[in-house]
Amino acid sequence: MQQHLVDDFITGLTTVTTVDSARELFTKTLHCLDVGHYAYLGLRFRNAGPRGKPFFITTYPQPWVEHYDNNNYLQIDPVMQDAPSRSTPMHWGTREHRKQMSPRQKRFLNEAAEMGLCQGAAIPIHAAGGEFGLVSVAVDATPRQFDTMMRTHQHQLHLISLYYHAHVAEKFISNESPKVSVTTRERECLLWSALGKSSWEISEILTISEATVNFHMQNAMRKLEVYSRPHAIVKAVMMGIISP
Amino acid sequence: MQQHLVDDFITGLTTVTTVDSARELFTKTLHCLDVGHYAYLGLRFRNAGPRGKPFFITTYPQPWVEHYDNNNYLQIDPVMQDAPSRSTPMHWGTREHRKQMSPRQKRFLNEAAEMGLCQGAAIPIHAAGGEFGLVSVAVDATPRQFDTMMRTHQHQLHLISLYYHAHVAEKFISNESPKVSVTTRERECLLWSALGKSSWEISEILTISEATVNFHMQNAMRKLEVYSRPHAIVKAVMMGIISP
DNA sequence: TTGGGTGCTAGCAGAACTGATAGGTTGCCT
DNA sequence: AGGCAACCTATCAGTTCTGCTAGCACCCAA
Repeated sequence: MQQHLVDDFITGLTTVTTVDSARELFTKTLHCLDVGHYAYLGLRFRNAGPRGKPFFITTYPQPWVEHYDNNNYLQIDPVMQDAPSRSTPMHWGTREHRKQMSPRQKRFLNEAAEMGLCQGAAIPIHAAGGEFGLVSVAVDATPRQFDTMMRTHQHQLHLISLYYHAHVAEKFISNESPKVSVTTRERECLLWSALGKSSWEISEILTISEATVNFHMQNAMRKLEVYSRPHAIVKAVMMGIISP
Repeated sequence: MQQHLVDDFITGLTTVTTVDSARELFTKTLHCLDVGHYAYLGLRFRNAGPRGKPFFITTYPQPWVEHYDNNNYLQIDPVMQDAPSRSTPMHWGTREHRKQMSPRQKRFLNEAAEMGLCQGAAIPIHAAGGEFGLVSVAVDATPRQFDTMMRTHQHQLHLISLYYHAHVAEKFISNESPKVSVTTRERECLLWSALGKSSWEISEILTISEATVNFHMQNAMRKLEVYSRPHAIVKAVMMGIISP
């Protein structure tokens, strides 16, 4: 196992300044690991909010990407179905993996194989603040070759993907600054509300009047630019203001 | 870099059946990496809910653990402050790390050093479902020794911690089964409410009456065993029913 | 010491939500 | 066909939340 590859990548990341140069470094490093094609998908960045635009780059064949988009394969792709709920890498397109697939998914995998994407590995990445990333690599190889390749390279692939995502997420986040400063009382009210308490109950807990609790919730909602408690709480959790 | 150590650990995990035997394997493997003391903290397991009891094991010296507890050092410990918001490993107790510490934190680090916990590494682990784990290792060594050790062992330590947490989390989760089955409409109502829509707005979106939206929210709340929308949404997000 | 800013406290009308009740549709089993 | 369960649709009284207004305490700078 070439440890220097991982270390060089990490060192390299500290020197790059743009998202593009980070991508180049990532592509070059994966190339050293004999990865033919890869796709990186960054979702749910902390301040991207609900339904935030995903961050997506790929070296998959262009025809396949278009075919994938046109047929809305995001809904079928077994990797997209399973990976987000996993914490460790998974292999797809292998004999065992195919066994558990539905007919539609088998068709999907066959179509991918025709494009030279026979099998591969998917690395789910869960980072701080609920950020999620996914690195999927594909190779055109025999099962035996793939097996050997994973045995020698999987851990490096894993680490490199992890650090890459952490770096991209950081860059992505640093650009947006929420700057919402809620007061102590406001945060307390948000938290108790998130835990199911009504205004009256919160007033008893904090020993203030119900009207005051409502006032604090008002201000919290105004600061968060929302117009209902449910939304305020969701946004507060998203932004790390409260963690129930 | 001894790849076999990581692979053996992963293989070993698939054979263990109890949480205790997993811990033993973990301890033994870390011992091979010259780790003197370690602590593992598992928090926020998916179904543990708000304020869930943490899962904690450690080989730190007993006097230190007691001293830590008695003085409520959880609030001061710089590792506990920083690690959860990081996505990659960090080193603590080093010269650079100490520079950024407050006087109280410096005192804390000095007390730790007196117990033989001079410096170490902390590995934050973010897994599926918002689970969070932290592996902190400490060594009684010179800065130079520590540096060498990290250069050769950090990646293995990282991978081993990752797989260990994933395994423990899975065991931890499988024991509790939420078994809450919300219907399509209920899920839709929860999601739109989480995005700030009122009952009337949701009724327009789904082209049903406002009363019907309220009814679906009712049922969702009953199934989730809560008595307000904010709480229902928080719980639904926690349980992975909706992801705004 | 005086003014301005910030945060906490509080009350009230109108809109939104909670909880209970009931009819209608679909699909499944007998 | 009939019975049954699950789900969706809808209504209404009582409670809670939203939006607005206003006073009070504290800190800090002029």
